[in-house]
Amino acid sequence: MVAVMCRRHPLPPGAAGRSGRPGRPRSAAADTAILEATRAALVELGWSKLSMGDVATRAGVAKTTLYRRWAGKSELVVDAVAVLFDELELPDRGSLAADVEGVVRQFAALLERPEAKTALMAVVAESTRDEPLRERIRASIVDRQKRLVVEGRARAQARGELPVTADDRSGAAGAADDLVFDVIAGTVVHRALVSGQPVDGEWIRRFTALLLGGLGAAAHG
Amino acid sequence: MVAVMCRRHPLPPGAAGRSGRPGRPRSAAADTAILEATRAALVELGWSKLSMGDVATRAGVAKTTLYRRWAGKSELVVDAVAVLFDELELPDRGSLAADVEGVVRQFAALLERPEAKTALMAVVAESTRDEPLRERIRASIVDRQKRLVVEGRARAQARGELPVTADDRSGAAGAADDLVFDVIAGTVVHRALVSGQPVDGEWIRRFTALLLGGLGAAAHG
DNA sequence: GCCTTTCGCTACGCGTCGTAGCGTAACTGT
DNA sequence: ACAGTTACGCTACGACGCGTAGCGAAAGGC
Repeated sequence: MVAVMCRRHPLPPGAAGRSGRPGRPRSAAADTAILEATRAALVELGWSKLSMGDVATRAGVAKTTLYRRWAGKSELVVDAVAVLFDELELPDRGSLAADVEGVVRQFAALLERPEAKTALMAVVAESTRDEPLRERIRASIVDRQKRLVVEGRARAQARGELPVTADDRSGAAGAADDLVFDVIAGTVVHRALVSGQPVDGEWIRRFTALLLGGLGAAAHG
Repeated sequence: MVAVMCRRHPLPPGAAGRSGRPGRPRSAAADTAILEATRAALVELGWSKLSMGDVATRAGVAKTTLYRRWAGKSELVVDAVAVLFDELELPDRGSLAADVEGVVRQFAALLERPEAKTALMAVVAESTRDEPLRERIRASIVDRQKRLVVEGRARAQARGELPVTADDRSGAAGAADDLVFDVIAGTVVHRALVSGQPVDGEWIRRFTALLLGGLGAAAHG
């Protein structure tokens, strides 16, 4: 909730959620109602037919209140769906292969939810011409999930499944983690939303085998 | 050009480009002018601010003519950018690694063009709620590029870099090719448009090494 | 009680959408 | 040459979403 406040529209950057400010405080209830209404509207209407006025009506809020907090549709939707991606987790399943398969399965399930897939692709499309929006997406959605890769690698190294390289010790393993992250997220998104084919157990096993084979080969050579 | 005709809006499906039809034929010049105007508008305005009326004006065509041929913005843009993706090719560079690096480099260069990236993401987002549109995208853009994977694999097998499996001989290698296609296309798109980081030589080498390591491990195990 | 900020509400100008109607142009068959 | 058919340019239209302005009322700090 605190993190959400600093993503708002005007609100002089210095004094955000502080309660020492004079005047009527912003309604936190309206916040949650608006974001929930946005997700509901995304499910029913999708991105293109979603309108700010409709969201305001669903949330029981005036349209002007929406524009006081968010600059536009893109910013609103980013905040509305960001919480969905934070639900991803990495339970320890005993092996790197099982961990990867588990997180891929979760991500695929998330991408089956209509509000997640229509919103994700739409805001990314919008961000190709809007650098601040791209930064917002990365900060609120994408980069937060890199924790899964970092933790998965650390576990695999602790198990002895992956070697500890000089980069790891010097803290410069970011490039390798970024690559793995792009491979996993990109491949699953492309399979589910572009190719439009099912991300089922059979495919997940094949993909995981390919990825782990690559990581293993990189470790040896 | 013939393939383009069958992607049009009304035009009784049976009698498409045939010249034996009575009445005034559709202007082919208008076709190319409209598609070129669409690409120009995408460069200047991006997807969200592109309007049908603007495209019509740029093309020197009445707005009604646009709607006589395309059902909406999405269908028009798919046709307008499809030709860009057909420019991808796979020159023989002597090794599988060099071939992969070459095609990744080309794809990354294509994704730097504003009309390509804004259009691709936007129509995919739209297609999450429009199954016919998704089919159109696959037929006009995505599936056409799988030829690059098929040809790359065939060359690698001819060089002895990859083994010829039973699936290849029975013609059932589609699943493996589909996986490699999703990995390459998805990863590059995610790197360029979501992570927003450069697809430079260093990254391409790392990614290619990972992928080829995975393919090699799958061959041995 | 005074000040400040937010809230709901109404109303507005603007632009885009997608379609209808009309007269005209282009091409095919007899 | 003539009728039949189809595409074209043009205009006009109702509907809708956008983003903002202005107002009085509500809710907090000092």
